[in-house]
Amino acid sequence: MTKAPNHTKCTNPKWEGRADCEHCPIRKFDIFADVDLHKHEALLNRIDLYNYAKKSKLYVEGSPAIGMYIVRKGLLKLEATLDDGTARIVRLVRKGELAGVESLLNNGQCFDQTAIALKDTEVCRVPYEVINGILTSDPGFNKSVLKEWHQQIEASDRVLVEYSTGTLRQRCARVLLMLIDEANYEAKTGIEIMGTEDFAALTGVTRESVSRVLSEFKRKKLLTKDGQNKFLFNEAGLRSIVESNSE
Amino acid sequence: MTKAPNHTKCTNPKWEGRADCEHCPIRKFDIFADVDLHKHEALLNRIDLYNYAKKSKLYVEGSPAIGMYIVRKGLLKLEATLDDGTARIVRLVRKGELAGVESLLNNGQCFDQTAIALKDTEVCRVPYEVINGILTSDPGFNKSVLKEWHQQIEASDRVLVEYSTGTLRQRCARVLLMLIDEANYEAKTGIEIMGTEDFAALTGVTRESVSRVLSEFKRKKLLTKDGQNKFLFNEAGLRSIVESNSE
DNA sequence: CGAATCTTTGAATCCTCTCAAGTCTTGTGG
DNA sequence: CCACAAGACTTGAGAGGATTCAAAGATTCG
Repeated sequence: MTKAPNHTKCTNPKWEGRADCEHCPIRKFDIFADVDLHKHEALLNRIDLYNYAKKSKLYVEGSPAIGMYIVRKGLLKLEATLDDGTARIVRLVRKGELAGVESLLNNGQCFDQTAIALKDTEVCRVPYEVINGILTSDPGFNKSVLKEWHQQIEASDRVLVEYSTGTLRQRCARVLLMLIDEANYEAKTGIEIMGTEDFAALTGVTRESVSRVLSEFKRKKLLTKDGQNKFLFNEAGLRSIVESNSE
Repeated sequence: MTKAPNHTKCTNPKWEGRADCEHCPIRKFDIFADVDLHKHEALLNRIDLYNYAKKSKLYVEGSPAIGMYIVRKGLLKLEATLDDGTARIVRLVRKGELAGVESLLNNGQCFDQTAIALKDTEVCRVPYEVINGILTSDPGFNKSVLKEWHQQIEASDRVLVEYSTGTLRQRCARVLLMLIDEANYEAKTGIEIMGTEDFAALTGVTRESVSRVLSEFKRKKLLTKDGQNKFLFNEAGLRSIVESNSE
């Protein structure tokens, strides 16, 4: 309904320098886990580190896919714009995962979706030529690439099966549990939730319906306010929401 | 709710002989479009042609992924089983497309979903070693593989964006238009629709709701019965359903 | 032919949407 | 630094959809 002006420019990110793969804390979990850093030093030097503020766009659907992004910290959404102008989130990209894999297909490829940061997000920008270069000189790297693509398919399926199936209460609880999972990994006691609009685009309902469910969760003390958009959570309670009604 | 006994065995398909890639009418549209048939003759000889009757299972979620399937004729669904025993279709696999791509990851991989024929379906069964063999001796084949994986992601996104978004009327109309598209390609005047259960697993609603919408379409002459599960269609009318309410 | 399965339809209930107003936040300029 | 405007979130009420439970037609298959 609110016809969004979707072809706005991408926000300029903050450049944080060249990537330092050798000392990267998440490298062993990502696509470069098995590559020989010294052998490909020249190529890996072309990777830059950027910081995208919450709500800023990394790339826009239909623009030339000149490279892909590895999320080091934060959270991205990939959203498709529908014919009527509304958006639907088709995948979330978490730490260690990739956005814009379609850039690997060939040089003329365009991005399939628009990528937007849901939190302040740190990414490595990997030009097409880097992956392609490693691939040609190191055929075994192929397996790593496929593993990442497989992860993309799993992320898509998760949106469908977990966030778009069941009652709205269940879907919202599953989204929150995903955020809680991330927080637990980082030993944080609270989660930073996305706006109702994003919640809606992920679960396939209206903003108002999401707001009602989240209000209900707050009333039931499943969520407790702890700053702007920050909440303490009752993990067991949310888990029981997911399990209820499913028998 | 109806807890399906999901680990039933796969149906035995009808073996139709060795694949004859050289004379295959759809090869130029699939993963082998660019391979040198003579160079890889020994490997390609390991591909068998099978015919799976409607409703039969090609493979089951969690079983060892020893190879993948190319659809030559017909239609497959890939469905994930949810915690409560219900199924949700995460992808449809059409002519020229692949099922079971996860088998390429490594030898111990298991299938992520269960593959079932929605129509009588002819497939080529391609063992893991065939793709892997071509990949090692022919690095350029890599691009073809990625193209197929990209197609898988698109198919997943289509289920989410087209079949699980909008009013139920719109979703059902979009499923029908997809079937019509297939029929038009083959110059057929009618479509063979899937059962209400599958329609429901694809659109994320109940069987009854689907039945009501399809009955409405029949009353409005958007569909006209033409045999068992076969219907003549009013393409323009269905298209206007998709466009309605979306402004 | 008859049993099992699938589909259709009805009626009541529950859920989500829409429209609308009111509240809270955020960001900007004086 | 405050005030104001724009945007985001909450809440209510009524309408429209989808679900559930139930029962009656169709189909399919042995």
